[in-house]
Amino acid sequence: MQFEPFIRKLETVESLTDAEKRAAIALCNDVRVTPRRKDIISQGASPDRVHIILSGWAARYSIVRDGSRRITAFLLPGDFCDIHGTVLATMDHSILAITDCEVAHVPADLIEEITRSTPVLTRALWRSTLIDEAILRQWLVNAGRMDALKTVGHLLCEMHARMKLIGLVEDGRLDLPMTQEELGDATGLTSVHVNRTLRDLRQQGLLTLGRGELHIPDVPALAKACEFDPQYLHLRGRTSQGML
Amino acid sequence: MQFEPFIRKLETVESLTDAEKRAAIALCNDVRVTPRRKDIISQGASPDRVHIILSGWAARYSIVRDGSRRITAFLLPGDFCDIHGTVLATMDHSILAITDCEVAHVPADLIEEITRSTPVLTRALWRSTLIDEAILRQWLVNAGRMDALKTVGHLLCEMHARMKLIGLVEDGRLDLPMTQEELGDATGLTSVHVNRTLRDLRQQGLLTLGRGELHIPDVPALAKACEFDPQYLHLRGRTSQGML
DNA sequence: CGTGTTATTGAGTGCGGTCAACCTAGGTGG
DNA sequence: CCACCTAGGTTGACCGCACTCAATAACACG
Repeated sequence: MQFEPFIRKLETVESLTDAEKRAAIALCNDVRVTPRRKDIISQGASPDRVHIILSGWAARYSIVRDGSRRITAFLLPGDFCDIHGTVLATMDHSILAITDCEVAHVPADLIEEITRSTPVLTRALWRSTLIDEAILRQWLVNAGRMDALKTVGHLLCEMHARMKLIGLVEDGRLDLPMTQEELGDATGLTSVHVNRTLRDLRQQGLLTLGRGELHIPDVPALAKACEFDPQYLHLRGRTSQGML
Repeated sequence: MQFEPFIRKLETVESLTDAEKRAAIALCNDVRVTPRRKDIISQGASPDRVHIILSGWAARYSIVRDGSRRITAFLLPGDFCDIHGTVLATMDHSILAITDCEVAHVPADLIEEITRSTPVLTRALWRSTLIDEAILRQWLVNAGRMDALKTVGHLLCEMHARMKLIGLVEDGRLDLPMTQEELGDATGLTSVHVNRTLRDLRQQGLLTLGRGELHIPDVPALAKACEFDPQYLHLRGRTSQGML
């Protein structure tokens, strides 16, 4: 069902009663589809609503003057796109649909209302914002202080962990629909070097990636090779072991 | 007066009445000094209080396994260190005093209480968290898609803008007490290359940096050279011009 | 079956890293 | 007041990881 990942995501952040779950789902009256390669929201916009990904993959990105792009986050089902735009005046970056995405459009005042009436959801919002920030910090560490192999492997471990949280991993396999160019923009590498790096990881037997599917046969092995420690994801009540 | 930068910082985020200012200052009953090179709070801690920098410079950092360090943020007077630690269970990074710092230790429940009684301050907290996140995103863009000269120059423009906000810039001059090693850890470069980069910037007449003082004779010139656009700092009611 | 997009591989280059030496300022103790 | 010490800044020589440019292969989709 289309709200399943959204609820699972919220539950990884705060435990919810059935009433609270219903309140969360009630936010999603207005669901629209953004097709692949279109912006869900663009830089400079001043949205009066919040977007929640219900299905599909999206990415935050900024364009620099020479035309190159930097992806600063991947958004999965259940993720909030842009509380920024409502609390701050304007979006300082854009959000792109990597696949076709079902997106809930939630009026900002509805968010305000529900946070007043349901403190748990306020707390959930806080927590997921802070976790997003922690992920951002980790990306910064990877970009500045790790080589290409570890950076790429680390990112794939992270996607595995986050997809597992929302129930979208089966037996080490998960959808990973982005191009190598997009992986490059997310790691600060070029698509050419991402390709070589993936070849090395494949040759070491650590993973296979093709046709939009990632397979990690031995997650702890990859995690070890890439110094992946899921602590920064702040998984509630799960041992790190469980995620590896 | 020691609360001056703190209040100025809050006012750059939300406009406050005198009563609200007094409420904010009332948080700072317990002020302690953390000496240079000591952690204000360390990774793994589960603090029951929030730390606010009142004077001095601090830095968020993480250590990677090979021993190298990555600085993910600089904290100036008025900045909150660690709402993370209270909302999430534990700190996933540490905070270092770069100079001797006066730090307010605020019990977490006092924060919760004041956010309930003074919604403006809740909003101010939200906004400054989201601005911190925006700065983080910008650093990620710089690290992945800009050369050393622009990265370093951009960082110095940012520090100039943030110091100006809290009234600590005079005539293009400001204290910048960190070592080149620390600048390197913040930009993903080595101290050696930071040194060369600063030499280049100096030779181009864009800035001078020595003995803990940065001087930018022509801020718009440096901003242009480094593609610095302060939009991501979300300065309220100031033209970008005013900050350049 | 043709066309545009994405993946793959090779050859050559350059930015920033590494290693190492030396300089300078400021602090300390005799 | 000077001799010493140390942290930090400066510079040079060399190296290597990732980038660039370019050509080809493999898909995906009409």
